[in-house]
Amino acid sequence: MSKPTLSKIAATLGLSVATVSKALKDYPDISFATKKKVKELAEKLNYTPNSYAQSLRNQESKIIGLIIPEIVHHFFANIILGVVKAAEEEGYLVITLQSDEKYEVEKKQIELLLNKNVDGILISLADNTVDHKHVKHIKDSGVPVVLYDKISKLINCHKIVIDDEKAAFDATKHLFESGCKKVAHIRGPLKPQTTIDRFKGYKRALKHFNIEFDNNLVFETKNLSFKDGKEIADDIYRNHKDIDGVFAMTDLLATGALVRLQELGLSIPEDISIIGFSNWFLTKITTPRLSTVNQPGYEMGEAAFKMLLEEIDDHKNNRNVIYETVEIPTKVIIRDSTLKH
Amino acid sequence: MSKPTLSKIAATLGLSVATVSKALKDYPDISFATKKKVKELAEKLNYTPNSYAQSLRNQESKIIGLIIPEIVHHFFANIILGVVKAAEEEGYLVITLQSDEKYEVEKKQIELLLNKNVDGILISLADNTVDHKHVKHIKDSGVPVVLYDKISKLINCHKIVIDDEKAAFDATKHLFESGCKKVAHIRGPLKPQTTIDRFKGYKRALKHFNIEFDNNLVFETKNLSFKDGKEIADDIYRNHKDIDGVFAMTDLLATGALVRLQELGLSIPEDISIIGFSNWFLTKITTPRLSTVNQPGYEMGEAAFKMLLEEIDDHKNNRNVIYETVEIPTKVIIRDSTLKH
DNA sequence: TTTTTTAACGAAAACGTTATCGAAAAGTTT
DNA sequence: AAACTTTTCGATAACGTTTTCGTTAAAAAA
Repeated sequence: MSKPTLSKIAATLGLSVATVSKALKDYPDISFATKKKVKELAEKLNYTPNSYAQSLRNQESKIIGLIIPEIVHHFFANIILGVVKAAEEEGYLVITLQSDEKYEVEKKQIELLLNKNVDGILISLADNTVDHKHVKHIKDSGVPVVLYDKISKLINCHKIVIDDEKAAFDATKHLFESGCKKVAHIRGPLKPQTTIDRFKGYKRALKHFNIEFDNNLVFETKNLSFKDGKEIADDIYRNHKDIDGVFAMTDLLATGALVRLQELGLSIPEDISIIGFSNWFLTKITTPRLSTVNQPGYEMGEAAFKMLLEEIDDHKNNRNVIYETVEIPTKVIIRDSTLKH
Repeated sequence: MSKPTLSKIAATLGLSVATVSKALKDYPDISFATKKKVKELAEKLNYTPNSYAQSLRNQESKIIGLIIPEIVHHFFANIILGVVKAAEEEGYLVITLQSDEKYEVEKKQIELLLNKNVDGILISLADNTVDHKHVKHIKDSGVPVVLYDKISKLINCHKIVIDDEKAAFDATKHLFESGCKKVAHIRGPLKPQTTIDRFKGYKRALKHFNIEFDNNLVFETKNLSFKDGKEIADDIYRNHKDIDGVFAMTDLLATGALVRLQELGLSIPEDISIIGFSNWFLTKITTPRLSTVNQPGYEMGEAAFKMLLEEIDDHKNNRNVIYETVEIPTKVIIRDSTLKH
């Protein structure tokens, strides 16, 4: 009834626990005959090693922790999937936790994972995270940690990111190249680095086309929400009739603007082109379908796990690691909300 | 440098490991003075118990497994969140795995979780899962298991579901009550029970209003996709001009139909009312906003964990359990794609 | 004083696995 | 026949925690 153990197998076979263990792991100092006996009985009893004992003995759990700002989010769900799949291939399982974009929660989740003695931690920083003691704490505990997406340049560890600045540059460039003359930018609040970098990319694209930067064409929102996108659209319609292109820092903002501008009687992309950011699922079902920048969540998750695994290995063989930052390439996805050229 | 253990604390304090352990757990047979000494040193050294050793000793990991058909899915992401949050409150962490809606993968994921000796498993059956040996196997291993959402009546265990039949009835009823005379149903393939039950609910609503069932008004799709929704809309427009209401078994199908019917020049809800199912995020950003049935993923996840925890407790105290099926209530959400009455 | 109770601690086993180091038996070489 | 290898296995310690059961010493009761 109860789970078979090495000692049970050993007892019924008249062998020692040590021999059974070694037989199952194909140690060279066990004869073929006993290996066969042991393996057959193990098979018959459906033996699987007790993972608690293995963890205790080997000082590793083959479990990693993953902290996500918001699980219910297309991009982050893709991250989870990428991490889980990559981990599974290497025999690791993933404990997922949500930080709610809050520093305090983030801290707590890190403690939970550390207390569970996970082999490593993957984390995307919450928007309102300012100091980095908690991440330091992970490193001080000797647990490998990799930052993905929302990182901090002040933390010395492996990082997986996209080049937000370049991606934004490409998106804005696409608007100009498809004929836009006056391109606005809908951006979010100052906090996450991504906002800043995408804003920078927008400005660099202006410079690239020798167009003077006009701060009146930059609309700042608090929430990156559908509603905020609609409100900005109202503002644009009333006060900036000459705008013929919009680069929104988020697909949701872009969708809000797209819907509202159409309600106001404008044609998209004929009157105004719109491009979003992230390639969320919803971009495929708007009318017209929304052009955007692909933010490869799955690939980022995959890459993040691979880097973490590398560091776990380095850590085990106490090699010292040189931290690197990996950029996952993005791509402008041209659909119907921007003109073709 | 290395992690503090009970024996280290014991050594520096001149006590035994047993005393230290008991002091930290406030055993009554330890004096207040030594308790204080021990706790202060533990605090100072930042002692946390080694979870591997705890698991081995207590035969429990405080980790549960969660198998999801598709992680990147609004409803299931909500399930994850509900489970993770509820688990966290009770000191449990969650390992999430995806079955890809495939029986073979599902089987494999179960084995992975079983080998990890999780304390319990939450699982929503894949669409193409037919036999239930693998779930039996969980029970035979003495591991509590709770089914959620896509369940099987043939398996004897706790279950968390919605009443798909009633929810569909309510949705269809709403269409008739808001003035529709000829209501079509877009349904999926036969496999998951949910499809069948929603279809039943549709038929019961017809009967409720003494309307004869007409199989020509039932449109079956293969994929539950946006594209399929559009194609059905084409069919409706060409061949069934008299249809003035549509109950789609999925928000995505409903959205596809909504978009296509508008492209064909129909007004929604004036010419045709549409109601979907699940209350996905996208229903809030369509034009007009889509009426739907709320499928409470978060609450289901929460409830599923609570049931699992109950069974884990029952199992520990070897009480025998009476399995129950909990229904989480759904609600019709009336937005703009159906007429108000 | 002797006996009994209570308070405070420790020894030891157990959870199941892994890996080192010996040891015995068999085989090989001088 | 003696000396040395090789083969094959087992005893044992270790990972860190928990809990039962003693044991000692002090306090209370006889």
